[in-house]
Amino acid sequence: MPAHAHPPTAAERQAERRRRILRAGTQLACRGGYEAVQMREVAESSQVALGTLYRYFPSKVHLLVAMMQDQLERMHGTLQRKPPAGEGPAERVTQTLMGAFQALQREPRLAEAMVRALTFADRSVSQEVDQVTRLTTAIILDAMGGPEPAPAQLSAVRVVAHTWHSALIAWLSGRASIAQVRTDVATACRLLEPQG
Amino acid sequence: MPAHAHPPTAAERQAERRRRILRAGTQLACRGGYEAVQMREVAESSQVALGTLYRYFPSKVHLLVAMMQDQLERMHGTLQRKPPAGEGPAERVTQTLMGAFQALQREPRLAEAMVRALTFADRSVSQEVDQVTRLTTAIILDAMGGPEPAPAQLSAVRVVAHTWHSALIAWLSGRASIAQVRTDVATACRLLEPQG
DNA sequence: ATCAAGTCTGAAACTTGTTCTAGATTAGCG
DNA sequence: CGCTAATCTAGAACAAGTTTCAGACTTGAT
Repeated sequence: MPAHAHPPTAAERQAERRRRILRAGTQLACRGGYEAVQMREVAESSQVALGTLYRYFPSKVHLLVAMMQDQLERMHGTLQRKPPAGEGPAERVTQTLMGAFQALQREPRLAEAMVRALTFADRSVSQEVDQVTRLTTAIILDAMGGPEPAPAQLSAVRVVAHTWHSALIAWLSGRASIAQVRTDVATACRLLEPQG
Repeated sequence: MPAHAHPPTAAERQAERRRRILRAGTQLACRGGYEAVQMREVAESSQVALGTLYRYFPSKVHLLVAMMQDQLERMHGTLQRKPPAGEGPAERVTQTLMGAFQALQREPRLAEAMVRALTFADRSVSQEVDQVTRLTTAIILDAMGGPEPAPAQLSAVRVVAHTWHSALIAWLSGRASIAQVRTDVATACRLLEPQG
């Protein structure tokens, strides 16, 4: 601990608690996926009372969606530092998404937990889910690299995002192969080409 | 009851029970969506013991996915009797899917319940979910009307299905407008055009 | 007809997400 | 400092999905 350590303020301790909770949730998810993220365990593991956990995240789905936000923000930062090098927008986006896919493959149970929460979320989580959608869109737009996205392009971007999420779920449920995911993502990305 | 009524066989009574359960689940879902389909209520409402309900459908998700299968089969039959009249494959598929969408709009809570179950389903339901996927694919292929689907076309069909499901969820969660759903479905359907 | 196997029922028990309560601790403020 | 409001904790309580169990009823084969 640094020499200039000052007693942490309330806000700092709260931020620290939030981080601990997210980390505990992530660890549990890595081990056993969605069902292994049990609120009592998260609370105990992050050294926080159950009531406090529910003050920070009003439901299990809120927690898991927040975890996904976290991951996406990290990923977005990484991608901005080293943008994809590809021929056209379609290839760059395909590369980016398949890179993200590989990252998720390293912790498939974590991915399963987050994605299932995301699609299971009801209206009470729509704001947070929307934020995830915006992040995904931002990542795709960054990968495209174009100047302004025409409104028609935006629909194509949404189709790509839809496809990515859906293909991810199909893979996580064992209903689609990695090759199929790649094929489908690439197919959807064809819509991003200028003449498309 | 008909004059030639014979005492129903065991198999008939079982089929009857299954129908009663599906109907009860559907009614509850129409009223209050996913959360209103409570297994105890379904059991009581279909005059079946809770244990029996679980013998027929090993989980709530299984039940809801079976309800969706039922709906899709009905829809497929209807569509085969009056196929869509449109210019190209893209337009016909768009028409068909937006027609299905309008049908779902009439019972939005039922749609919400079924679709949420579908995307929340884990590996233990993958067989049933796969059947739903196949039905969706069959509906799209029928609407296209073409002779043989080239393997490249199959990926496009999957992208359309992905987009439809995903857009449906976004609409049900209040995160997308009907216009946006139509736009996105139409965009994805562009991949079905011969030159696409 | 009778026995074994499978099925249905009613009810209790168990699990896990969520809510509630009472008291302790802390933060901000006059 | 001393007060008030907010926060945190421990734990009980509640809700709904799921499992289990004992007993009654069918069914099918011998």
